[in-house]
Amino acid sequence: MSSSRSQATRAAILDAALRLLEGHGYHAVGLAAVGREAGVSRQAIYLHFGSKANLLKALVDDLNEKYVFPTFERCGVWESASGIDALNAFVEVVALTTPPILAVANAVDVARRSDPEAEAIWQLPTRGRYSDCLRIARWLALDGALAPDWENADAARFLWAATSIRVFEELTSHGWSRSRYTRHLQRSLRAALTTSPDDPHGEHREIQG
Amino acid sequence: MSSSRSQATRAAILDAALRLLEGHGYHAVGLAAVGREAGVSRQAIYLHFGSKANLLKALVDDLNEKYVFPTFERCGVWESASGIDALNAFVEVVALTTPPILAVANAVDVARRSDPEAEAIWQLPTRGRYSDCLRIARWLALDGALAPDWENADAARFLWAATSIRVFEELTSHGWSRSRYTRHLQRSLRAALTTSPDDPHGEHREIQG
DNA sequence: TCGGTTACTTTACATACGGTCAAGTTATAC
DNA sequence: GTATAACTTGACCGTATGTAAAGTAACCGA
Repeated sequence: MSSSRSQATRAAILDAALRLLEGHGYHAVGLAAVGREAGVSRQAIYLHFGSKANLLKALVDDLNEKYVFPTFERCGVWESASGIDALNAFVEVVALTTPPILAVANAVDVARRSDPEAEAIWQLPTRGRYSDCLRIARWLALDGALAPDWENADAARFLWAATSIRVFEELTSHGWSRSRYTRHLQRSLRAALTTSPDDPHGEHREIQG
Repeated sequence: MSSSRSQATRAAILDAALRLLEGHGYHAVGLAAVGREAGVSRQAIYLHFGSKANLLKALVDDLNEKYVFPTFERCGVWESASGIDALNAFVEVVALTTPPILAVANAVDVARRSDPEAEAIWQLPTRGRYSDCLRIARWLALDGALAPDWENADAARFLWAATSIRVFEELTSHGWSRSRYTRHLQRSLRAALTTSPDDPHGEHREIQG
């Protein structure tokens, strides 16, 4: 068990790194700057995290526990009454959780292009989200709501790409509010994936399996 | 007018840079490596391009003239018989032009997160593609084919995000062939944006306006 | 064929980065 | 009060972009 001093330093470093990453890109933020911002020496970062990639990993884990997992639970995606409801709830989760993790996710995404360690950090949440998408696609198929020309895996992949961090960023960084993102993406995904496209709020239908 | 020797060196550098970028990310490819691969000194690169960002810009221009512009012309997007046809042709263009430019586009996308010069390189083709999308959205509206809950600008932005390089990469790097990308994206965009979603090949309708 | 320009090489240097090491200092816990 | 954990300081390595200066080789026109 580490001391409270150690924990405070660790938190200060994570805070500083997050703040700097939100203002500049991954490669524009050096560990010297992180240390300065945190009021800590550069070496303290290595003592705590070992490497820049590892600091990034710690940030990801931190944000996941703070924002992503709780929101996912709170929105009750898997407690939905139908596949379409689950789809809507899933888009809602993406819209709620993406903003706070956006800077760090972008940092990992940039770093992974030239760093295998960062690629590994990227894969875990990415595969997790695909599993969620596949589960929703199967749910839609089970409901008989999946449009006929979709294989489960293809529908899942499409949903996965549409709910990616990058699409969110591209839409919301050009004037779209979070609610506009949610509304349009929910409706468009219903139109693309299901057989009941012109159904504004997604009529509830019973699960029959 | 520069000599043929100069042009050959320039081409060798561009070739080498493209080859290396296709294998490793932007920050993993140094100019020393590019020079080695091209059979020229590192300084020759600076004499020709001035900086790494400028080399990237030259690569972008090169690929645009070689692949993007000709394909756009050849597919005759703006000679389509209807907005829906134009939409289909546009997706076709994206599917055809993205693969050869993907590595360089990703390099620019990575670099722009920490380099204003790269951001400027990114903006030009990006804004151009948005203009295309807006034109298609207006065409759909003029045809009366745009689904009622879409503003022109919102539909354009949505189409723009859906046809981004990133979405293409995420879909095709997980087993989707180019034709599968084209087919699913055309159909999904018709379903999301237009009032005639279950129309497999996009029935031609006359332009009235 | 000569002379000058252009294209390129070589070497060196400046600054910054991630990462490592060793020695010193401060806080904390027992 | 002392031992130990936490952190600082300063030095060092290799590599990156970018700059500068001097040297060399090819080409081209008179």
